[in-house]
Amino acid sequence: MARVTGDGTVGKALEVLDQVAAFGRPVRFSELLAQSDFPKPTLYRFVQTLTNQQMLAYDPERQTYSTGLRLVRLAHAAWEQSTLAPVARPHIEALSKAVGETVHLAQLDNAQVLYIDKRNAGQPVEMYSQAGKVGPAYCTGVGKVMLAFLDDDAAETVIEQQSFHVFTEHTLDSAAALRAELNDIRQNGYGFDREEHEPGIICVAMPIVSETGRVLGALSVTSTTGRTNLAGLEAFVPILKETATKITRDAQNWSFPDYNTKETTGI
Amino acid sequence: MARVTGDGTVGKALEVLDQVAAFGRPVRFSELLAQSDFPKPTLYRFVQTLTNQQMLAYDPERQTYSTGLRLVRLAHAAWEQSTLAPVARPHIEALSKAVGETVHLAQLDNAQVLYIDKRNAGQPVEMYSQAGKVGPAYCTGVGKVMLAFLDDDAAETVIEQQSFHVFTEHTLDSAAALRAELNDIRQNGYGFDREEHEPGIICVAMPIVSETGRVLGALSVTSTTGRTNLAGLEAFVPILKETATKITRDAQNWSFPDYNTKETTGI
DNA sequence: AAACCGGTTTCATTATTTGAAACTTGGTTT
DNA sequence: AAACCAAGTTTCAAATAATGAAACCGGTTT
Repeated sequence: MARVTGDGTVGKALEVLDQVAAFGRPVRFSELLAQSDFPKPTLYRFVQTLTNQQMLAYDPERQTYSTGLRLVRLAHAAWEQSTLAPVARPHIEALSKAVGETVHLAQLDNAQVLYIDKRNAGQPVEMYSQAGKVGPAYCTGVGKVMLAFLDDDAAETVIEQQSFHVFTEHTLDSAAALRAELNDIRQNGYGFDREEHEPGIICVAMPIVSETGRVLGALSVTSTTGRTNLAGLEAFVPILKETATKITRDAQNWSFPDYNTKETTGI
Repeated sequence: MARVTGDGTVGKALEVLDQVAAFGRPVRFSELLAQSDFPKPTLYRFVQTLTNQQMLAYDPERQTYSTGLRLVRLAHAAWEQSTLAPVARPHIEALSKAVGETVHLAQLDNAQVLYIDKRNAGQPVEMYSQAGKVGPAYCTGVGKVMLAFLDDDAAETVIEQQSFHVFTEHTLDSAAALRAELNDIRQNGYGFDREEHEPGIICVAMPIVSETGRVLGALSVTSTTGRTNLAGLEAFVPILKETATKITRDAQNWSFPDYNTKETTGI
């Protein structure tokens, strides 16, 4: 039942929006049409509507559409309102300054890692991430520590959705391997990325867990194999732990939507 | 004719989305209903749909809605795709490092300034702005320099939409005063914010203009009256100019939608 | 226990969306 | 310059989805 996208007209329009976003570059109408299930006039009207609404932007010169500025405005609201970022910001800043390395803050979004904030310190590691970017959960430090502290059935649901694409020779390539790793992480209280996503990139990650045990997010310190090693990163565990605790404390007052329980109005 | 929001069902749903975003905090259904034109079940279904679509997030515990994570994902695409930010990033970074003050990158979005990027350098000025945040055009450095280099009718259109709310004793409070200021700016090639938006906050701003004369955006160096003064900021003009030129150059290849011509698909 | 309140569902009516086909525009080929 | 083509746009009757008054539910208050 229930195609994921299926909420009437609005759902369809948003599907088109995603499609444009997925291109990652300005795109012509015909390109969209070519890979769309919608008939020409239908797609045409969606694109028109979205453009009117500034959810898309049209470049008349090149006759292309890209995602619109209204999204940037709206996302700012979302970022301030329903992410850990505003609460965590000062702590992340301090952490980044203290360790002199790149710090990431992430949350779980469906089965993916959504990077919520990032601080470049010292010489920046120019890499994939950036606020708003999504990444795989099974092969990133932040992803794994969040999975590790999810309750069992939620974790299982997420694990089943992982692609286990092999990025490097260290990438965990099966649910079994991942489950073993999650056990280790639960044991230690923190986890590593051992060049599992990008060669040469390693990190330590710490979950941010609420007092009731809910996983709020995770943070990590990232570096390169050229600059340090896992043992070196492990030295940051105490300050990471401390930072996570502070964030948890400050998040107490805040209310956050829970992205990882499917419904259940009541306990 | 044509209510601004009026593209059928999709337009109405997005109106609701804006409404939630405008609250700036998690909001109950009844709060939305109280200030909505939509009848109860209609609003209810919109909220449901948007929540299904992750454009809103529902907190079952507190029974509140906030803007959803899907927006953060989408906005990332928008930011990378249809703003100056990716092109400008390295230059802004360098500028910020060179001047040791906070740097802003902004674009015009309708009649408002949309902050696209920001670099805190040295001791950060903790202030309003942040990527995604919007601000008034008539009383910010970046806003004024962009208006100054718009073509006459486009500028006039934008000027008419300014509220001229008085924030400080230095705020320009009329279209006439603004037009005079814009003339000065056109003369000089750059502009200042003389504590017009926030007391104690001053900046120099430089427009980023394409080779064809189109206003792409603006950048600024911000400081406080405690640390420097307008003359001090003026010393940054050469490096600002240089940075703007580099951004223009790099933007050449790029294609950008034009947000300030009111294309109008039709009548 | 009756009235109340926020939230949710029903269902006949209404308005919107839908998409095959036709048309327009601008560029390319014969 | 006529014929052609592809991309984009408009038309309009049929199909569908949105609408909202009213009713319903589960909890709290009077």
